Amino acid sequence: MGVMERVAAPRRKKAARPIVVEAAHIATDTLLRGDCISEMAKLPDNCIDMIFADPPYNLQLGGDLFRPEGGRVDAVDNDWDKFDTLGSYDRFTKSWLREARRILKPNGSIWVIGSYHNIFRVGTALQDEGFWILNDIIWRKSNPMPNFKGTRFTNAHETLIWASQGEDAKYTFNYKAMKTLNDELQMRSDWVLPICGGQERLKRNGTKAHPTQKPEALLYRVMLACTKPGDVVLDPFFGTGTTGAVAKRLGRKWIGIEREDDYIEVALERIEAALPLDESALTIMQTARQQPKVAFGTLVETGYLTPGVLLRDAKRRWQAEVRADGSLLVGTDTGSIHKMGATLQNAPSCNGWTFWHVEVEGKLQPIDTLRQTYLLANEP
Amino acid sequence: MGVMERVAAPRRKKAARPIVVEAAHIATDTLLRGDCISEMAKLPDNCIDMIFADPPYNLQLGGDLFRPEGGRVDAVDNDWDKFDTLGSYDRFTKSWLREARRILKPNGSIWVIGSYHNIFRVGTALQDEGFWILNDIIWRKSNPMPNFKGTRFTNAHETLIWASQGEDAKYTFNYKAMKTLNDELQMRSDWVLPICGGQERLKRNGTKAHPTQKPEALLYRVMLACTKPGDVVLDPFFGTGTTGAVAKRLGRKWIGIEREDDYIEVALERIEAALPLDESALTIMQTARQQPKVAFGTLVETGYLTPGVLLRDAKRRWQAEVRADGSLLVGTDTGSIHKMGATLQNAPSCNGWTFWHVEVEGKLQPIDTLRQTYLLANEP
DNA sequence: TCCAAAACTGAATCGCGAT
DNA sequence: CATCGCGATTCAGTTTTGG
Repeated sequence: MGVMERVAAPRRKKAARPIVVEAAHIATDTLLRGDCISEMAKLPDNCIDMIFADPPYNLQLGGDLFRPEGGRVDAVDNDWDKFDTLGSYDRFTKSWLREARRILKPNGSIWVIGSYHNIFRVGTALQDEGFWILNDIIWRKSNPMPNFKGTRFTNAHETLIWASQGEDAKYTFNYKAMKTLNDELQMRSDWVLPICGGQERLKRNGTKAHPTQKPEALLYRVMLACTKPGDVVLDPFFGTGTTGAVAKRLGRKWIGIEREDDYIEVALERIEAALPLDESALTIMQTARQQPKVAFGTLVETGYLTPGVLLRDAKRRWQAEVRADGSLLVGTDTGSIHKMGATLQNAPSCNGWTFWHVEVEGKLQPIDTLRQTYLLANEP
Repeated sequence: MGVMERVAAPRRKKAARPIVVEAAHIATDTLLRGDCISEMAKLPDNCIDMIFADPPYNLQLGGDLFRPEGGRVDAVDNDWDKFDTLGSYDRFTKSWLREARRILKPNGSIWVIGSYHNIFRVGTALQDEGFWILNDIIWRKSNPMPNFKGTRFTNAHETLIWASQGEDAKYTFNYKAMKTLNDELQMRSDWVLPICGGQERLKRNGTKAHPTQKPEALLYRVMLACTKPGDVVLDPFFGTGTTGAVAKRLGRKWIGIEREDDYIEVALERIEAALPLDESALTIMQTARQQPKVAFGTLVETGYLTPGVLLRDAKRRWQAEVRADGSLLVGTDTGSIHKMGATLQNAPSCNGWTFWHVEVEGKLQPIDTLRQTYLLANEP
């Protein structure tokens, strides 16, 4: 099998799934003790909304099962050892990604974090398995460990990959919440966050409980961006349970998989102590897309606008008359608020809600404010 | 052939090389016209000190993309960026990397730049061919193009991989120069630099000469870090010759390979005109752009403020609840700290950092002090 | 000539639901 | 599955235009 076949891995097409996917009932807010691949294998198809994975880079932690049977070569030969290592790591990665893909809902998404040691293997495997990369995100550490020897650049970041089930798959992205979190600017692909230390860093007998504990702030942003309250989040490499703790805090359900008893003990204790936020604090800014739609005609029907009223653009270059059916009349031409705005500007499209204005006490006000007023008055 | 064989590509062992490598005499400061693989094939073994490569990214763009105000994005739609499958892109990548590895000196190093579309394929291929990754470097763009549709995170960075010939290979790294360039702090793996625009951006007949011209500041830092004066730098995807121009300015020799006549013409003219750097240009290249400020949401994510906490103004006239996304809730109205402060005071604008306070031991403290605390704890 | 406002630009995998 | 209509969506910076 060559490169072509490798890339031709079975790809999940939207149409190949049932239109209505009934989520199987699964136990949530629970930790599964065992190997991530065999534990994922026990879960039904399409039951997870988001996966967050922090896989090991070191094959001693996860790869023994994947070493070729009897293929042990001369240990003196470094090249063969490397060959063994990269190949094993790739097979390990593909195996757990394949299970992850099966249990992830069609509109779910996956996050994987890694460093330059493994992230290129992971990214390639994600693409080969049919996942569709949406962004790569750089976690820029504000206080990284210096490079003591001075032989390279200070390794001051880690990379996360965010991917959907496929090119045409939908996915959850709370755009407005991210924009709000970033002082009203679009959230970028580089995130500046401190490493996990101080009180947050879990200790056991005075030493770090886990070598690569991730900061809760990182999971907080991931989960706030890509899940809704009540969603099920799976972490197949649970470690000390940062994913579980943040999920509980943010009102998401969680499933963790971990096989080291020491980590499990610390994780359960930690999550037990985590305090969930109350509902009003969990509410996030919604995009206009997520709000109920109001047709322009509704404003006319309900008397917010009277047929015959004149609308104007912001610069008073054009005017249009509102008709009883919610269409606009410009000269002899008629159409929707959007179509007429586009036609007049000779543009491919136009948002009529912000283009057209109505005169109130001598001042022009976009008709979108009328819609907001209507929504406020008519929403539960 | 599976993953195992794929990884077993012929690899060059250090011991298989002569201890003393006599550099073959090659023509430098020259542009080779043609395909990068066949032109590299004409060069002798072990003749290049550093390779900088900016290969096609294999973007897979859909139809036209329009900006909110109506303009059309001038996308990369060149034939040189089109590949049929991931498999054919991988084969192309491995082919040019194999030649690159052959002509690179044992103690040379290679840089490759890419985005999430291709960089994981490139990184995997580098490792499979036997290169040893030293760092991945993040070019954080200070002025990236926004995500116009609000569907993902703003794609605000590109990734560079820096690799040596192997785990035990030596390589050039001018540690002190990098530290000096970075105000006596170790140079980190994330570099903030603006994209190439303004006067630097080369034009032909009023339009950009190349769709993906790289900024000279990026090459300046790469070359200053990893080459010595007189070293030979090869760029197999020369484009409009940024690598050549910077090499000339820094007293390095250069070889470029390019097959498009239009680019060649522009590149030669540009390099001809390139002068040794003057002080002002040096300052621009060395000065890191101002880091982004701390967003209010970051304080929420990192636990400096908990969602649900109440903020008050200095005179306790109003109060607001902090929500999970860093927005404030006052009555039924929501918005950023600045917007809500302005709304309540009926003012055109408001500095939320000084307007809002949090109660600590019975006393009100402006939230700006929390920001100061955060900065003190997390500055690099 | 100068200043302010408007227009333009950058490696982009950029909507969604009804018919 | 393609087509169509509704209507949501942008940041930092440079260059051009207009007064």
